[in-house]
Amino acid sequence: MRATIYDVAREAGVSIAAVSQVLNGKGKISEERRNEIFRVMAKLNFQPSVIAAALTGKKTYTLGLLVPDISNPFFAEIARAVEDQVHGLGYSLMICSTDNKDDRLERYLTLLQQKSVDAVIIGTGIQDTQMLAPLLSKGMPTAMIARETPNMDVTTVVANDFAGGAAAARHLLALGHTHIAVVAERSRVRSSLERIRGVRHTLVEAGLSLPDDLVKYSGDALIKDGKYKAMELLQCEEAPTAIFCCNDLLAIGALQAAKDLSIRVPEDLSIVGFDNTILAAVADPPLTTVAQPTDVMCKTVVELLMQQLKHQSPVNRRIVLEPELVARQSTSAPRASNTGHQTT
Amino acid sequence: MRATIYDVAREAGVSIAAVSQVLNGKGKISEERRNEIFRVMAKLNFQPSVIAAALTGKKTYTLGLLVPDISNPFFAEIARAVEDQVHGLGYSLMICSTDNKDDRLERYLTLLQQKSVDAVIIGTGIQDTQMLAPLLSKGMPTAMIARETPNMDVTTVVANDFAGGAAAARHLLALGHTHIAVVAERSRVRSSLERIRGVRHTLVEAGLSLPDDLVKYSGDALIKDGKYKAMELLQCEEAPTAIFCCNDLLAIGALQAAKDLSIRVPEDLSIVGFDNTILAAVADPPLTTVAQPTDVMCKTVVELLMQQLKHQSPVNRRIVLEPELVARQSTSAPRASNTGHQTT
DNA sequence: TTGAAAGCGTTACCAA
DNA sequence: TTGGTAACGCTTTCAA
Repeated sequence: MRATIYDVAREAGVSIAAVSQVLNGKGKISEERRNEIFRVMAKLNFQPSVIAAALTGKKTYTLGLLVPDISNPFFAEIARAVEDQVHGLGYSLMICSTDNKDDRLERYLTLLQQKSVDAVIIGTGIQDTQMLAPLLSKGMPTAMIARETPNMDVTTVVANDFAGGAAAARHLLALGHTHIAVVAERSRVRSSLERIRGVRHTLVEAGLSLPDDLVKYSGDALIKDGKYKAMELLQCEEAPTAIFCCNDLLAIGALQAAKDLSIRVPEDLSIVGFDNTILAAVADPPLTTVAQPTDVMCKTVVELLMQQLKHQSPVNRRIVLEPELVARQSTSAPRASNTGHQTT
Repeated sequence: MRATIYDVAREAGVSIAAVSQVLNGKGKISEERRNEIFRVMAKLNFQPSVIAAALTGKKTYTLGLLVPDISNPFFAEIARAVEDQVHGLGYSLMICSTDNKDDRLERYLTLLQQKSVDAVIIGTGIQDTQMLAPLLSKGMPTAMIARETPNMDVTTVVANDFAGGAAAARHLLALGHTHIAVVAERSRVRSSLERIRGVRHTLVEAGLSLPDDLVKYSGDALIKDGKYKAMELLQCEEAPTAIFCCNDLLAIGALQAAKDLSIRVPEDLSIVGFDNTILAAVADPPLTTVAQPTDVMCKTVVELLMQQLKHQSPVNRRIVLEPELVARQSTSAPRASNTGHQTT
């Protein structure tokens, strides 16, 4: 069994209160007593129980981090950034993959509450506005990152998805594309919707349009679905000369679709991704994509959350950071009068 | 404040013992009382505190998962597989990135103990054999995955790294390569060492050799260092015609090095990775790599650990699964009498 | 400067 | 069947 403060107290011939004080650097304990207690703690390999401390009102030093899928490099990178941000403060992360499913989200949310995490960082979309109510009403410090829920009064740090989509569209427009399609995540993912809105807005401003049948929504298997949806797009009568994908995984799928159909990228088809994950840099050809300032975003949520933990009062700020287009080699000017690549 | 069993008991006009029993489905409670209690729990939105329960000897339903870096797709994929494996059982994962640093490992190990996790899964190398002693001696169920520590009596599930390295070497040999080099992780990473041993063994068996100066060890920035080390290799007098990289990230770096030096892959240089992460499939050209059976591995550790949790006694089995070479397009026969590609 | 004792939210044992 | 109550390991008054 693990040693407790009782063991330490007995061994050191003092009361448990003394041990507790030494542990927390509080109260006044004489030098010698303090040293003696430290000695015994080391000797017994005493590890104070965070559990027991938490029960008395102290923190658990554990944060919940909810993402759609930790194996998606974008979220893995976010997780790492958040981890690095809080590790020095003694916090650990409980990472939960929701698959964008409300039931999984709910399950994890109650689990995290029952496990008394100090705060929750949510990087996954939320459909049901009421989902967070239980958390918030109990005063759980909560913040959203990279995703947001409208009409929810909760601290939020996001990239400007609309602007990101618009930047992608402008890039494509500048290259001369006029026939642009979109592959998005399931239509419930708001950030995807915002990105599409950005694209559409920009196209309309340029006198073009983005008809609904040129927007395809994928399921959960991002790469595979991205490929499948891109195929649909590329095999129709009036195939687009450029596809904007709402994340890098989908873009990778589109890349594969093009390869399978012997459509050259970027000569015959331009593809733009989103997130600027490592995949974008590694893909063939390297993917033009929209980068979110993930490091700043992570740093910011953690700061906001820590404030909230300290002041006990919700901060509820909404911070929007600007994304940036990273041009690589998956985009170029369309070939002259290129109306499509039917591959019967 | 959150509702407690006291609140529920008072509201339902029963004792806390009754509430506790209902909560755990134990003891004998009359139907009506039980239903009434359930009603009150729902009404109060009562969430039992795992913390408090843990203090009385029950489990925390939390597992620690230690990996070198959660943003490395290989480990992110492992994390996801483990998560899926345990989620149904009510467990959450505390994920910790060690960067292969012993001090970070140690820090996290004591943190996890203090937070009373039920078990620890270690997917990161351990240099100091004594590092796990405190854990093990306190009876913490522990298992290693994808990494191992020799002379440590602890449950282990690994891929046969030696065989993996050998498979890579045989593949290269079969293609006709005779001048093969290696880029490895820092020399402290045992699995890397085993893979190299496999390569060397196979080369020697074929009448060739793997001189030490053809084995380069990277630092922590895997891709960048992989690139840098590959450059060193490629720019020397007798550049190799093939490079085996101890993981996909390093291989990606090697790919970049080749690109920078205008060396064509696979025509002028073959590259083999390890892990078969998503990066390998996405790279340009797609990477020939050695796949570990990660899903089976994860499933197995979890089963072993759950046994250990149930029977209270360490299982300490060592399970070795066979890896498999996945041939893609980063390897081919060397060009005839190709002795090197000086790029002075 | 030190110690005794009252919680914190559960569980589990023992009476009733 | 039920309820009272002593743990569990720690923090935090409050006295001494």
